[in-house]
Amino acid sequence: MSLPHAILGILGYMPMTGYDLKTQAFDKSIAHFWSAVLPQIYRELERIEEKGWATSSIEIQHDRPNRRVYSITDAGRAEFARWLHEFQPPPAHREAFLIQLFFAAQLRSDEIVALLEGQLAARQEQRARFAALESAFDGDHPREEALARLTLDLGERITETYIAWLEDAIALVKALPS
Amino acid sequence: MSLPHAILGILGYMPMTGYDLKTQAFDKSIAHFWSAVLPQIYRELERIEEKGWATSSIEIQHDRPNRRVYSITDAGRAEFARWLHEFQPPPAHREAFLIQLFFAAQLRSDEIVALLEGQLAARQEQRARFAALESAFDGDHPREEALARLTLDLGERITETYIAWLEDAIALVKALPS
DNA sequence: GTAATATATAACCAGATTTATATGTACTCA
DNA sequence: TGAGTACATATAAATCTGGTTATATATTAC
Repeated sequence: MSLPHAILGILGYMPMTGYDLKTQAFDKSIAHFWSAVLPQIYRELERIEEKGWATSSIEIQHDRPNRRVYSITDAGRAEFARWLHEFQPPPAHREAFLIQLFFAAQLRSDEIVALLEGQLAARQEQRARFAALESAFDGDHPREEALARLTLDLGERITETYIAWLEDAIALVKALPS
Repeated sequence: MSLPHAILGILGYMPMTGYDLKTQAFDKSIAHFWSAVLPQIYRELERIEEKGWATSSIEIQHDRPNRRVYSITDAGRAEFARWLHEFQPPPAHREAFLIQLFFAAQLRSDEIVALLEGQLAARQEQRARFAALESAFDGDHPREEALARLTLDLGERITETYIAWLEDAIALVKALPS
């Protein structure tokens, strides 16, 4: 329900191919709150075109395969503007590791600690990835930049919350009577 | 991939019907980290039985419709124990509201603030729901209880993180030049 | 010659959600 | 008394969304 609008949001800035959307937009700026794989993006672009929210044209290239470039239409802009005001309910939290933890009483404490440490390592990597993104701001569009920074900031805060919780959880489980 | 294991985890404590799983387990203790709707649970129970991880039998009732009660098998316990040690990668963060915020530069600041306030209200309700759950601990199984509390605690911390971030974001957007 | 990069798409599968349907009891409101 | 509604219980069908795998072509780099 939101992927088409993420795509419209990007096309609002400039026309793009599916490949560009994936490599330049999804994998770079917005991966931390919405990800999509290539076939998904291409399929969605077809649907967007069917609905008249974008048009596409082939751009001939001689050094590389031809590209199909999508441009947003007025109808697409209108749809996006409408959607921008719609309330989006917070997504359900669904995390397999928490099922494990919830039912981990049958494990020895050191096994539970191992689970927690695996998660801690993953979250620390995530923190490092956020730190690497930090630098990529151009400074030319302060309003856009402030909002982009906000979404990044949330991702970082959540990651820190996980790390602190995992550290506390490890200490707690170590102190648990078996 | 995890729903069957959540079900096995519950059946490990006692035999249950699909309806019980939904109303007693999913909607109560574990809704804050894994949710499922009724048809999904019934379908999954069929698959679990096909794989030999549980058996079912009809329990005749006279005041209400008959119930199909599922019991975990040794193979089911073995599968669950095996799965308990498997690393579960953190799920991708996918939140429609963050797409809105990221692309909200075209909105007036007061419109952005309205979006943020909608999310704030939703997260405050979530906090209230967590507070209501707090009390439901029996105290008979300290190990199980400690782990259940841990999962609840994470949910609460994440909710607080959102609330603090939303409050900061509102202040920031209000101060933004248009 | 092999790998990597750029580009596009088809086919399929898995998981989650919505909607509908069925049946029996109990309760409520007019 | 009868009509509607809620609760307990189970399942089917359809749909949507996301993800995996494979395939195809062209160029450049190693």
